[in-house]
Amino acid sequence: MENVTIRMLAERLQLSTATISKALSNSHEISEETKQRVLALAAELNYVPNPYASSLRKKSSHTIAVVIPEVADSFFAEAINGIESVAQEKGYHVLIYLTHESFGKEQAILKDFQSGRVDGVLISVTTETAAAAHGLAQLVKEIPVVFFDRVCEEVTAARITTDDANAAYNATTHLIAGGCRNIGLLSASRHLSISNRRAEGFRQALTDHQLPLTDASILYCSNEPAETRQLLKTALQQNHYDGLIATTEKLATAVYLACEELSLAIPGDIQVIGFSNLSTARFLQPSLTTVSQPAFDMGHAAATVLFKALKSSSFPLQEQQQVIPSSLIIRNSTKG
Amino acid sequence: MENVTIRMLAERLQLSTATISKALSNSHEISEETKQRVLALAAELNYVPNPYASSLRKKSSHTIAVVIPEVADSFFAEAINGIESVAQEKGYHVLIYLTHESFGKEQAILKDFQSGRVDGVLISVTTETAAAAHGLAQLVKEIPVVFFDRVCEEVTAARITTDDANAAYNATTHLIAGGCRNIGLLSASRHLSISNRRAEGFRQALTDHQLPLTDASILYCSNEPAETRQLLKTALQQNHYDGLIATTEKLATAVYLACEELSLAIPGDIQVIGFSNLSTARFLQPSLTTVSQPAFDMGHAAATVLFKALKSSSFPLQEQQQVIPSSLIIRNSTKG
DNA sequence: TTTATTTACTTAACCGATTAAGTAACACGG
DNA sequence: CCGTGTTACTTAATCGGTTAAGTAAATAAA
Repeated sequence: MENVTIRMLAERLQLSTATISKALSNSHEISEETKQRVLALAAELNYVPNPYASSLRKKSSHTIAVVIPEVADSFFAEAINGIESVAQEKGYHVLIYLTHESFGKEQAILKDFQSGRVDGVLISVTTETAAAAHGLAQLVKEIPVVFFDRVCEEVTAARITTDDANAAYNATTHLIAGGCRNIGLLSASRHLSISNRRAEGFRQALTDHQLPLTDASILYCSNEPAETRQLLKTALQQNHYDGLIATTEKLATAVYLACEELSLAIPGDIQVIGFSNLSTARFLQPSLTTVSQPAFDMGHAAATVLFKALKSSSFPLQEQQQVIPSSLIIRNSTKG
Repeated sequence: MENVTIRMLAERLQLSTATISKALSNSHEISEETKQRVLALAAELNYVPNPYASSLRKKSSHTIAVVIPEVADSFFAEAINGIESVAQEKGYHVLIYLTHESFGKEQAILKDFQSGRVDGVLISVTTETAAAAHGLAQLVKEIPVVFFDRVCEEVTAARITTDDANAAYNATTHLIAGGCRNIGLLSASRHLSISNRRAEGFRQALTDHQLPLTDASILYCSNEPAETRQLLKTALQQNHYDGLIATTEKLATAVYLACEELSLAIPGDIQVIGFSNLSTARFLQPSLTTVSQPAFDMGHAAATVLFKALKSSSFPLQEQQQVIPSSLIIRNSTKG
């Protein structure tokens, strides 16, 4: 059985395709009786409109793109949940693109969006994405874009973030209160604005408590788990940290692994805080003190703002800046 | 600046749109020189073809759909990773649909696929999806579909699964070896074939070891966390299990929570095995003995099989059945 | 030299829906 | 009875590529 088209409905009912199209979109130009006949036949033949024909003509795809570094991370997974909940409600389709932290891949993906494939984009950039990311600045001019979590501060665009500096400040203060004097911050990137904000908060807290900031205070990790693991072990052996803040979920797990391998007791030898949304954080050995980001809410907020822009082109999307607070959840990996 | 179209290129170069189109697709009908001129101008003007125009004409979208119950689950997140790795390599786009375990949503999503929106579908059905899922049988006739993990055995289609019965059998045997005599199986669904396979393996293991199967042996849980929690607590208090097998990741976490609330020691009072791909399983308190499914590989295999069918319509997709083994990883939540 | 073939294009139809513009048929006010 | 609206349609153009069919010129074969 061939796909049912509007033309087939038209022939069966001895009407023009225009009439069918208008009847299906409930146009006032069409009589009630005709609408009923069209709807009935459409249901009978199980007519489903071809989305691409409609997209081509209307120049809108009813589709958005989500561009993220990875899915196997509870922050991003929950964020997708938030995004999808809004998209589903609005009847939009969601394309997923994973950059795997590669700036090159990100560029290629974004370039494709100039084709009109999607009506809007939600993005959390890679750890490699440089400040002067030309492709991003370009994209923002062409279609609605909302950055969430990992934003690009140099680009004027809508941004949904958490209070990264504050969160890091509070985490650091908590470690200091627990007796830490030699704290390390594990950062995922030198380029990432959220990494820099977290480093800022960290530095400020050290300063405010008259603790020194050394070269070893901030440790830039790799995207390669194996590399990070080696780096981490070496650093732990050389610097004898008594506190660590892992600024990503993967890094938090890496710390547990490294401590196990080096037989360092948490929180006895070293206290640990992780930026993480792991639902299992409370069941870890020891349970992990976390900075929990409102992942679902951030995804939800980002999508909500995007859809406002899609609905009304006069909506000042680029001015939208939301900061949704994270919370420090104290558990047994710290003594504070 | 308006979107660059093939017609604009044609006008600039004083050629027909047909020539441009053929030049861009490297047709042998076009001279080398003309191809170069077209490519050069396309690059200069940053031409990106409109995917919907091409989809409409070619009746193929270069897009696949992934339909899953949720993303915030490490099995599904890793499976998406596997799928995406293949899709990216082939230059395909990936639409994500979450059913949130609702059969109704699943039906609506699948119906939309009759529109030609996607060239193929990868699906893991909901816990509610009944055997006689009419929409699925219909869909399989219309476009290439591959089931992964949560398959629908009544529908003739490609299937990528794990050896669920075996895995459950081994898990049960492991508990018995550890001294358990009153084991409970936490199941997510009565309809799901993988749940039934796991229950089968469980029953077989009990039988083989002369252990009784009672009404309390298999506990059907809800999709509502709160309900499951209550159900679980009640069951734990009434039945005094000495071993539990949680057949989903969410259920494994729920067990840890319930045991904590009831002050049941794992593995002292009760031993626990979870079907889970949590990277943190080894760091849990106590570390969790898991049946680990090859999530990435399953996603990869499912996508690979799908693309074979997309490439060649003579590929016998419906006959493809792959069983990728799970592994039992023994940790401290069990004594065996 | 004439015919056949190849090369490098162009013309025009097409995919399926949308929509501006046009047109009968009928109603209604003056 | 005539002009003005209104209703309920139809016609045809359009979105941006793709492709079957056609053509003129150059080249090869007979």
